[in-house]
Amino acid sequence: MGVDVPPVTTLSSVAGQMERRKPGKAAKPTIADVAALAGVSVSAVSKVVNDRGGISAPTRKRVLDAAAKLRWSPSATAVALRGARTRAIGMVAGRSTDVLATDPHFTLLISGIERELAPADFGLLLHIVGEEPGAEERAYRRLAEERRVDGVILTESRIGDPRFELLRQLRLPAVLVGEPWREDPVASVGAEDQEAGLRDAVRHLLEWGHRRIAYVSGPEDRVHTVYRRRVFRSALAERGLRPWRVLVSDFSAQDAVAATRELLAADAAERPTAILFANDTMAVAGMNAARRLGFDVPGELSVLGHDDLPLGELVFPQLTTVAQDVEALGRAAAVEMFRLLDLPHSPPPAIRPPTLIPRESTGPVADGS
Amino acid sequence: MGVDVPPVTTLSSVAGQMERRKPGKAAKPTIADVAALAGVSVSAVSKVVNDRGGISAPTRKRVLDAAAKLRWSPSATAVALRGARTRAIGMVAGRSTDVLATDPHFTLLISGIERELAPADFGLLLHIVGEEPGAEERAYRRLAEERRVDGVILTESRIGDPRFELLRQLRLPAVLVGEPWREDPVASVGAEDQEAGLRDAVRHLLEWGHRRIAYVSGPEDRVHTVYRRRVFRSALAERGLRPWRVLVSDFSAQDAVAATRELLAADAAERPTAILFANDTMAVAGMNAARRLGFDVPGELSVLGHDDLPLGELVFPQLTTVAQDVEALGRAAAVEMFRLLDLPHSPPPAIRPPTLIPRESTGPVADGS
DNA sequence: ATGAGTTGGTAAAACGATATACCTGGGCCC
DNA sequence: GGGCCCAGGTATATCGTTTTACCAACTCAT
Repeated sequence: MGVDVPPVTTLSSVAGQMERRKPGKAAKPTIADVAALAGVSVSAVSKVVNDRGGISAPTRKRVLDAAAKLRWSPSATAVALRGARTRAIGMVAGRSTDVLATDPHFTLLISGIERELAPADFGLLLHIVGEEPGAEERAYRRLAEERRVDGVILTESRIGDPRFELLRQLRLPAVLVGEPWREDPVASVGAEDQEAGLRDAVRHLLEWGHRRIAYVSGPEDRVHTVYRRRVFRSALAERGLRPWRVLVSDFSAQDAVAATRELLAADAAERPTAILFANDTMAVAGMNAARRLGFDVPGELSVLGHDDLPLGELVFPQLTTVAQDVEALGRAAAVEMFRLLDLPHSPPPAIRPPTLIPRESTGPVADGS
Repeated sequence: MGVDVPPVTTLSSVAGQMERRKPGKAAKPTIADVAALAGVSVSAVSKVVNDRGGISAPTRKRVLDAAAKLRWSPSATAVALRGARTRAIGMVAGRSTDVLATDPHFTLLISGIERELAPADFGLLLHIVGEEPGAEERAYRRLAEERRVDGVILTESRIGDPRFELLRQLRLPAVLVGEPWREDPVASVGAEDQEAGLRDAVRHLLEWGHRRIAYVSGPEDRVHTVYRRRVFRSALAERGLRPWRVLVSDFSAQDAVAATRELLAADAAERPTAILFANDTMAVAGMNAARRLGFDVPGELSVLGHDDLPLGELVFPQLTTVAQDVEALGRAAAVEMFRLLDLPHSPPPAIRPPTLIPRESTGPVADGS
């Protein structure tokens, strides 16, 4: 209804004209059908659609018209088989459904990647595997052995990440979103000044008089966990301070609640006056845990998140957080992949550095503290 | 590091043995390489990997060993070209990035779909297109014309949805997640008793004495908007009541805030004592809007969401909501797709009906009201 | 008139699998 | 021993493109 397509008979009548198909079995048009309709050879059609020149303008037009009339596009599988190029990029998410559901990071990234992929007529082949060990490796292996994709985009690099070596052996071009660990041999994309957001966040707290600042970090094996802890430390060191406490979490809301309870269980003089969480979901969970314990936010405790999820604006009080330009990261990763594949590509997008978004969950330190 | 793969020389030395390739250009193994290594014909290998019988046990083992040694799997593109089956399912998300970021519905669905797809060695080709008119149609068209997928899974059916007719013309098998509009010709999956959740939600409010219940629904063109409004009405009618007010939204947080403000601007006697929102994100936004206006939740206003996002447990007060079994829906859609494609498939999973999850944002109606 | 270069095209060989049709040697029955 | 069947293969056409090599016809300089 309302979709502008000519009646189906157009297609089948033309196909019938060619009397190549068994009657009744209306098949999709092929390059040969187009060539026949345009009155030229198959290779002439191929030259036209691939802009390879050597075809006169009138012939070219005839071919294009015929293709449009039959609604023909080159079959992706045939092209892939012939050219060793699949026109598809793979992505494997090795995370539990739960984390995926709370954290739209992944979705935003995909959305950015697609922005670049779609105009180039590339597809994104997604695999969500659980966290079982080996599942991720199997997924990459299959992608490579079956030659389903031209390359893969990775996220969440870990320390000593085995994926890079695996992909090198599989000869699958790879682009990492985020910082690789030291000299890990992988192409990667990230903002110019990765550290800006967290550094500003710490300064923001310091300006408000906080001196006992705790950090609830992500899992130890994540590269960004280590980097961010380092930034946290050095930003405090600028004023001659040290982290009050640093706790490790698995990114889950439960861990955030547990960490918050532990931090707030101390005597008033030992209690942190501010907590930075590794992501917004944890920050919100922690903030509510604190309030349930009777602490006012931000009156008695300032809370800071990371990632600027929409969620942060919806809660009360609104969450102070660090915004990352996730969509641009996705686009940059796709562009970098095209570069690796020697394909034409747009200039890499500018990626905004992580930026502090001050909202309501942070405030001046309480008088007595 | 730590990944268990033999050194790369294994592969290239075997390839070299066959002296088929240009030196230096280490190519991926093909079925011919496997056949040569096993000392059989190409077709024998094909018969083994496709379980077509007629091959003795010892030969079969030799072939399997050779394939494992070369780390060979049939090339997906070659199989697709030959067999007209792509082993990939498509999915097109025609939503703004914003909505996608707040609402993990889509992610959960994908995760469920993948659970079925992965064991069958099918891939999921994802396209996120914006909301520009025509973008979605172009995406489906490309998927079909380039023969990239065997079928597509759809969500969010609209009234008079043009996609079904389009896909029929494109001859692309389709499965809809959710209810089709009336007699729309499309296979679909949904829970047995779709209406249970919302009906229970209304009863829950009625039991607590609420009589002025408002509903902030989704966009008018969504099928479930219409169905749910109908359920809302009929659940109230059971007690001889009528909806106090019904507002339409575009699913955005802004709309939720605006609707809440409008509903609460009325005189005390005209104000709703409870608001049902079409999804959790809106419910949270609305709840906080109410609190900023000075209304206690649930003391002066009960708030109900829909979908049971993890978010609902994180906010304060925790959100009463209706849980949907989204992952099972995804799995069911994949199974149904396999059925359409005449492929072996697991039995369709049981889909839990939508269920009321009572939490803190609903309570007894205030005395004065 | 001859040869070289250009233009606009054609024919046919890949690409990597699968499926069909055909072969071969042995066992079995009469 | 001839005919037949069957297990266990093999050879080859096919899927829909792209690309290489080639060719015919025409223009132009010699």
